[in-house]
Amino acid sequence: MNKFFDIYMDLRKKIEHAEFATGSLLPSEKTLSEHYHVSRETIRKALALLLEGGYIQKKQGKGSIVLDIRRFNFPVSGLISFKELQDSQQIPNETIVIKNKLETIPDFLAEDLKVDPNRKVISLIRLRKIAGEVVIMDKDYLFNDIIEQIPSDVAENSIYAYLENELGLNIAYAKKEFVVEPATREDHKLMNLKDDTHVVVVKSEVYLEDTRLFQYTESRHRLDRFRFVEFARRKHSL
Amino acid sequence: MNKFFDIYMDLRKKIEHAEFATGSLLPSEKTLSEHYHVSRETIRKALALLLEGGYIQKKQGKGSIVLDIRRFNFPVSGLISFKELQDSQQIPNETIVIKNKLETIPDFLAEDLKVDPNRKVISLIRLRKIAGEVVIMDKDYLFNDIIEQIPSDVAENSIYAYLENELGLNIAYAKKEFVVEPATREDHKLMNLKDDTHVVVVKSEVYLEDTRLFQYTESRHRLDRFRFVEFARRKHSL
DNA sequence: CAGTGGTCTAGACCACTAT
DNA sequence: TAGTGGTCTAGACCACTGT
Repeated sequence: MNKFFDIYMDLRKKIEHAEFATGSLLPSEKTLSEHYHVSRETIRKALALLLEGGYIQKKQGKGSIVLDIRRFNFPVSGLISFKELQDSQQIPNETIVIKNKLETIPDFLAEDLKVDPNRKVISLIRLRKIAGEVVIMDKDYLFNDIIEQIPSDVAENSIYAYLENELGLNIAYAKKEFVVEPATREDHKLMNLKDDTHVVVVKSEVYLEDTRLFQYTESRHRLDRFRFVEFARRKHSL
Repeated sequence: MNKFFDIYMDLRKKIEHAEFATGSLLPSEKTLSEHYHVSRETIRKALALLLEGGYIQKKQGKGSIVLDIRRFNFPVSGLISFKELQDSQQIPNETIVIKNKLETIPDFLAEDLKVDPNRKVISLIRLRKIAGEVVIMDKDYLFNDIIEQIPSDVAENSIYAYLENELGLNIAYAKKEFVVEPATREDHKLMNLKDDTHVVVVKSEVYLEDTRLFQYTESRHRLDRFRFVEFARRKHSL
């Protein structure tokens, strides 16, 4: 659809397939604009995506240097669901739905999120098995006035795909907070925690395109299986 | 210098000072371009920065909605140093330099980073005190063929400011990895770990604008004081 | 329908890097 | 000095939102 996105995908593919060698320079923006028969600004939009993703580094007066993509293996940042993440990395996984019912939002949560304490939520608890072991417990709260229900086969797979493709809801952005908390009795009961005293908790508030908050999630990870990787750029001048 | 950056800063200030109310719409891009006497594309670059920072949400056909910035208190992501972070949040802090000497790169690190095992590095160990307690230990390795030495007063303050302002080196990007590891004897000796069995470790590979790797850092955090917040956008279509 | 943001263009000038 | 990326413009057309 978009020219710049297609060009981004094409260049990315060529970098991943080593058609453009690590450390070498990409063709100049002028050359690329002639090759793809588009204006230079359109090329620059494609390059901006490569830059953001850690595929290239630009230098004024010099060119666009191809980075070693293997070095940035699994940049697992951004807003992506468990199902999408596992699928993209081709890791065998299984989801067990422990709970899926309608209830009033818990008091602590209504207070934290500053929403009406009488609002109804769909409360989900799902265990994530990787290589046969339960290493993640996800506790989701979805506002019932936005999402009527989650069919159980959806809960076992991708909720995000269901919301986006079936309900036409567009997920836009999230605030994510990473902390370490003492393991609860529930953590010990549902996960194989061994002697661990703590779990890593990723708390997410997820919003739709129209800025409505529709989901709060606590993803509770066993310490030794938690890993988060991100590619970050330095923002000069604030 | 840049028009779009100045406009970004101006709009951001107005959002932070509630001159544009949360939930309301920003003036249209056309209106803004007339107000600032610039082209629409320049306005769009400014808005792209606001979008990335979680200040607004755009909607085609509608406008740019101002988000509740208080809800995204401390988006502590990106590539920022301890000193910059603490200063920006006005938290009283103190750095104690435990080690600052030239040595050959440790074997495990040369292997991980795939660099010559004979290269020399400046090896730093610094303790970070917050509210009187040592809660973070930073272990830095800076390549000596890029950085000759780190004066001790610099190690106590901002290394990044020294590199950028004194040495003229431009820090560009980093790969950051978050994991939880068992606490070492050294962790227990240097930090107030109490009964903790683990620490959160943030491993960073930091690169310059010319794509040279110049720093590897392990930032070791006490579990109960670790917190990482990020604002993430959903990237539709891969 | 008018107004909004999303994409794209062709051209200009500037700042930086090489040689 | 020639070639690169960085910024900016004025205009065009499209897709989407509201009334």
